[in-house]
Amino acid sequence: MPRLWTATVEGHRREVRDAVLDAAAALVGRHGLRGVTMSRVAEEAGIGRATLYRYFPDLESVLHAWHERQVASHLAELASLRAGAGSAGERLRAVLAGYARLSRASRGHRESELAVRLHGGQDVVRATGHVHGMVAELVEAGARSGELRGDVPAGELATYCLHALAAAGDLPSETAVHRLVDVTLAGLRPGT
Amino acid sequence: MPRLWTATVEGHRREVRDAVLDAAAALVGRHGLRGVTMSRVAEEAGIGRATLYRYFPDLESVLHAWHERQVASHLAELASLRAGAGSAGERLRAVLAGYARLSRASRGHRESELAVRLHGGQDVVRATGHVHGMVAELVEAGARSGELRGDVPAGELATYCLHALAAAGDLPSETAVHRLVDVTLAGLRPGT
DNA sequence: GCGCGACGAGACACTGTGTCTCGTACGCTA
DNA sequence: TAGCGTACGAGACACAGTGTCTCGTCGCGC
Repeated sequence: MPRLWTATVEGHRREVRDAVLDAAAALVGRHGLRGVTMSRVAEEAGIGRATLYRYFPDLESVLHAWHERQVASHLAELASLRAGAGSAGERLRAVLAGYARLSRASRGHRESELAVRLHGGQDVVRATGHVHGMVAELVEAGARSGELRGDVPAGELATYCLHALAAAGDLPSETAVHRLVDVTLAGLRPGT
Repeated sequence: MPRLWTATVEGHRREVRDAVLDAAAALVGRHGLRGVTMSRVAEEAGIGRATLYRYFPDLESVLHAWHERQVASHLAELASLRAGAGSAGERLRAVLAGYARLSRASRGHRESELAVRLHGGQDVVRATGHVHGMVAELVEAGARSGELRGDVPAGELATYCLHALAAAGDLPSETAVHRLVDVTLAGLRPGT
């Protein structure tokens, strides 16, 4: 049984795959979601339409794969922030600030984000669930040390954090985002 | 020039229009967004396809109109809460609690919500902008009276509130939603 | 009752989908 | 370097849904 997937061929396939994802993202940004079709993606990526179908079964899969590529890098970045030094509260602030920055940076892709969320569903939930778990752990630790409130389940507080910080996408300046992180954290402090 | 739009004919048109919107909402809920087509909407509403095109130019318009109908009733409800008695802070709590409850109640329609947001764009922004203004006013008043923090622009705080309360859609119980409102409001209180 | 206009049904051209076949070009192996 | 195998591009195909149009029918309003 001859080895078909030699390094070179596989490398080629990765290049094509990346070109497809880039093409899809570019088309969404340029023509909006309605303007993206399998035909145009193939054309933009410089491959035949039939070839595109050998890589992805439908448009949803293309957008989904693109989204996964985005999320992977974001997750890695947040994980490194979580692993930093300091108390649970300090590391939580770092992670939340990072999440807010990422939310704001990718607000241009919000349209595609929504599109993926609409149909992709499952894996998106898994990815955001990963971030949610990360935040919930830090909140739990902060509550145990008394830095944060303990009268509300950590999971609920994590949900609150992620939604509140999504507001970063609507804010005009980075200083406003900084204030948003402060306000959000204020909601986590122990009551009077 | 004969009057064509007599009361009866106009009434009929409203009935048909409502039936179309109901049909669209039902189809989205039943088959998901991908399963909704102009053909199916017409069939579900019990009218001819060509007739449907006399009411709405495309599917986007149908979903958009449905969304507007929803938002109108929500806005009215929130406005009545704002007009209630009590201090700015108390009325703010009432409005935010109402918003959270509405967010949670319509989480089943979140898919359609996203769909409308994807393409409708303009009017959705206007509607949410209306709510945003309502909240911002109350926050501003609360800041003047010293009930709420004044170190962050009221508009930013309103943005924070609306996003944070959207988390209500992900919470399992009404008591959890109540806690969410408390946490969100905690973020608005004056700093130590 | 009669007329105007809305209606349902169906035909039509068009776009995009997903599958298939064919001949070609290129990388891998001998 | 020669061949073999595989992925590729191009194009044909049936199928879905769209948006427009026509035609015959039905019913409200004068």
